[in-house]
Amino acid sequence: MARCVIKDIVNKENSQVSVAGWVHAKRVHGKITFIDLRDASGILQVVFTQQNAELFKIVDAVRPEWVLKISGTIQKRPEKMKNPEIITGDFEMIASTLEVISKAETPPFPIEGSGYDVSEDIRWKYRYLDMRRPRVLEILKQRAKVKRFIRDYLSDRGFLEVDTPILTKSTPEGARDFLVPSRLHPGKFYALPQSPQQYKQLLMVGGIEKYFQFPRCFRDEDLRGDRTLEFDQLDIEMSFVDEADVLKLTEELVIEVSEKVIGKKVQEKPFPRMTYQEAMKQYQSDKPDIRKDKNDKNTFAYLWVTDFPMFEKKDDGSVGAAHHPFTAIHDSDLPKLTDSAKLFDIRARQYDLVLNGHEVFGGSIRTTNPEILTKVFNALGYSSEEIQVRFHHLLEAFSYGVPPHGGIAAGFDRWLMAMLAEPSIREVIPFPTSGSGFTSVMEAPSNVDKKQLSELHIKAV
RNA sequence: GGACCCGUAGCUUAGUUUGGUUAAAGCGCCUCCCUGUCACGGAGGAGAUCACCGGUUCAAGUCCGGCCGGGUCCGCCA
Repeated sequence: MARCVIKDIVNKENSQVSVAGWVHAKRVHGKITFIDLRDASGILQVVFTQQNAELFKIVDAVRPEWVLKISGTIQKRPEKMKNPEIITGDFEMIASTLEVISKAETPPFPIEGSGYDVSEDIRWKYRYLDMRRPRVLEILKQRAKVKRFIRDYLSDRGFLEVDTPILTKSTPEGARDFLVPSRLHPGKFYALPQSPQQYKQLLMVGGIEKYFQFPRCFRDEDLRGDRTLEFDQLDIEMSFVDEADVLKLTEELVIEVSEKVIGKKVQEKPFPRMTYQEAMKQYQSDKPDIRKDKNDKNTFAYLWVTDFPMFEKKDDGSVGAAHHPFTAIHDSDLPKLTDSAKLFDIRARQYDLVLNGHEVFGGSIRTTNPEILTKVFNALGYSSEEIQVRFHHLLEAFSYGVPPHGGIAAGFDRWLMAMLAEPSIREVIPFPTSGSGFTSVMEAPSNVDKKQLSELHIKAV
């Protein structure tokens, strides 16, 4: 008999069906035994009685987390015995046959419950067991649902989903790169992308006009509750736009996701906006939490923060880019570019979207004018040689006809964490890494064969 | 790179302040009883090199040093 997924048994009253899944719980009452069988769609109570003595003997040996195939008749439960906690709670199966597909060791931690009280190292080591708990499965479902919605939403509006490389070029400015040694080119390295920033700008030169992607990004920096080594972005770039266009698109998308997909309320629409200056003055933060009720998990407080400073003073006193050098600056601040006393007053056309105090999106209009770019590079102290080495590919591309463009990117995992009110980014990542950077289940980084090292022209330590 | 907290049975924790016989509990696990439970219930039982290495001491889960692992924060994250 073909397998019926558990949530569909509600339409199978009085018919004979077959279900398969894991033993979620077993309750033995002498002459009657209940098994809660769990599959990806839900949980079903299966009843075994002594009327089928042979089957009753078989079920005696069954333990939690065994994989079973059970067939039987779906019946409506007596009124007093319904269970509103599960989707099949008005029904139960009277078992007629049982096949043990796979026995199971006792799990190292309870599958039942939220799992928040189990230490993370053991949850990630056995993440494949941890995700059997309905709470984690629900997060994975929500993650997929949001991604799918955004894909459809942007595709329907003429955006092209384009994949950019994972093996790319090191960019020493910014976060520390993950490096990949080249076998074919001794002593040279690829880097994993920190973001597809330059590629998406090249796509604009390439005439794509409206681009999006969910790129995997990598940053070799210390981890935090809302930061991890690899993460997904929602990356968007558009040609022939200004701030208003990017903010409008983002805001409409974010409202749809928050209200329609996640099903929560948005505190204020349209999203309030404040400049970086105002945020710092009023909240001493560039990502203020403006929730009226911080205990209300059903309302999202989004806030645009705009006009970030273009430059910042680094520890050694030198001038650094607060974001990246291709961020455009306000026209009225252009004269300050050549006045070193006023550099730190220059406002970038940079905007962040803040949700409940988390920076969830960030973007800007880009500078495409070579004269202004040169002045920005000069302000950052780059020599002409450095400019050529680091950015020639983008500058050369711009020389072949570049549309004005701008865009935005979300830290997708962090946004999801904030929307689902999860306590850490690791809860919304299928296979998260620990705080010291060990991966789930597989426990990388690990040692490798000497042969592998020598092929990569690396000496063993 | 720095600060703080944590590591005791499969899981979650108590015990560490003030060193002292056989390390305690709940859940889980095993055995038995139980026909309507749904985290079923009842009775009994097994289960711990107290993360690891070293030091102090007659004696260390407890004090000291180191180290590994987990968490939070600062630095860092253009």
